Amino acid sequence: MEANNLVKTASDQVFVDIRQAIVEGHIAQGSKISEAELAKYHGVSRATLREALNRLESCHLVERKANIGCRVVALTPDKLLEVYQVRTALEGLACRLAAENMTKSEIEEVKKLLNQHLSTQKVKQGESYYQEEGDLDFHYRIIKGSKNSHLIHLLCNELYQLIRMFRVQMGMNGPRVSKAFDEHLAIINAIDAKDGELAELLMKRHIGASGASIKTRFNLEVIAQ
Amino acid sequence: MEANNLVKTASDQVFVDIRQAIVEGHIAQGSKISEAELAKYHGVSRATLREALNRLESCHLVERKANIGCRVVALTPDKLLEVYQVRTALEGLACRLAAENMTKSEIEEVKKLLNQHLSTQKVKQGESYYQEEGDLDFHYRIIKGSKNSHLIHLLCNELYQLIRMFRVQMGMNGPRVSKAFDEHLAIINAIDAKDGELAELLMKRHIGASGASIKTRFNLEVIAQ
DNA sequence: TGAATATAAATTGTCGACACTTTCATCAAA
DNA sequence: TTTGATGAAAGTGTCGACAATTTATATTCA
Repeated sequence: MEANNLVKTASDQVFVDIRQAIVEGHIAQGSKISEAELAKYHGVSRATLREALNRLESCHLVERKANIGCRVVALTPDKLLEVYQVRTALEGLACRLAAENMTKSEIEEVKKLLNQHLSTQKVKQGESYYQEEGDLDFHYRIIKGSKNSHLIHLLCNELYQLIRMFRVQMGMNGPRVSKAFDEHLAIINAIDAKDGELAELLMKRHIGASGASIKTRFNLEVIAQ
Repeated sequence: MEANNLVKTASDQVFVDIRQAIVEGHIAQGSKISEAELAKYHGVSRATLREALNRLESCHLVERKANIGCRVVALTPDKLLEVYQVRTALEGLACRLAAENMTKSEIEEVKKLLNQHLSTQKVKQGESYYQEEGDLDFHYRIIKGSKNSHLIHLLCNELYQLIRMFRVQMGMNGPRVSKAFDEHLAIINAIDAKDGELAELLMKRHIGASGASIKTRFNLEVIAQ
């Protein structure tokens, strides 16, 4: 799904590894990161590790303060709302641009993909892995279909890992999946019809719905504790 | 206007200095950055300079490639369009949120500010410095009025220096200033009326107009060369 | 001449050590 | 006990040197 194959340097590898550890919760939210400790664990020097930490800061997965140190971001309800507001605006834009700039063949590919996901979903029902991958794949293609490289970089490289972190650590899956498929279909149809305004509206609703879904779950868990 | 006073470390200072040099064009667009050379010039080690380069990459002012090096971003017409599309979406969102979240006193402050800018403009007519500063001040206050810290960080820390770079290096000033004042007034009035939808629309138009203004100038210059 | 190859120079990536700041523990005084 | 000062410990910031890669130059062969 994602081209991690462009890992050319040691700090690249460490960056990818720590990013995964944070997204999947193996390094706890809000926990402090010790440079010496992590460097030793990954078998690199502190300079290399700091390079990786800088990139993690660029994707908003950690926060640094001078002379104080580095902490994994904390996923509060407020933060969730903030990130989803930004994501909605940016992916809405991406979707509108996709309606202007996606080629026929690119659109057809997405349609095929949706059908594949549908059949896969029927077979593998209950396994959220495929659903999650399929959803991300769909969104990535729309985003890249915008042909706006700045927007693509912002969403794919700087924001989506944070969104994945929310989804993974809050156990987002299940109930919305079938609805999401229909929404995806409506979006790609709007794009196919070159109706950017509608495509933007549908994407914003789609993201708003999934955001609200996570938020509900989050609030319930907060109350339960 | 901006709180640069939080420069605590050597790399902070180098970051601020190089950022200014890039924004103001003292380091040419698209030019390659030699780590050794720049480190020597600023009187720091390469490690410190690389720290600064990482942050410059976070604000999209330079682009790095592994084992190749670092280049100052090139301001092409395509890039301009891309950045302004993103800016429009994000500041539109900020403006809508500001209509929901700005306090009465914050709104009053902005109104006072606009009047100050107006009188200053009359006195110092022709000097674009005050106009530029005033415009930035207005936008910063609306952005911060959104109370969305993620959005604020994205716009103020990661995008605005790039926008300043466009404006400074393309000599953006003059003709739109008086219009901009009226537009600013309409926006803050919409916010005051808690009309987020209108505020968002007006802000999007306002940015779109200034973007188009720069773009026209850019195209003319390109043709002239 | 021109393309391919090999060697040298320059540049970036990485490392270990030291300097400075923050934090924590200890202790003295009110 | 609480507060504030003092010093040790831990952690981050910075440095210079070495390793690995890329780029430039020189050379050889078709």
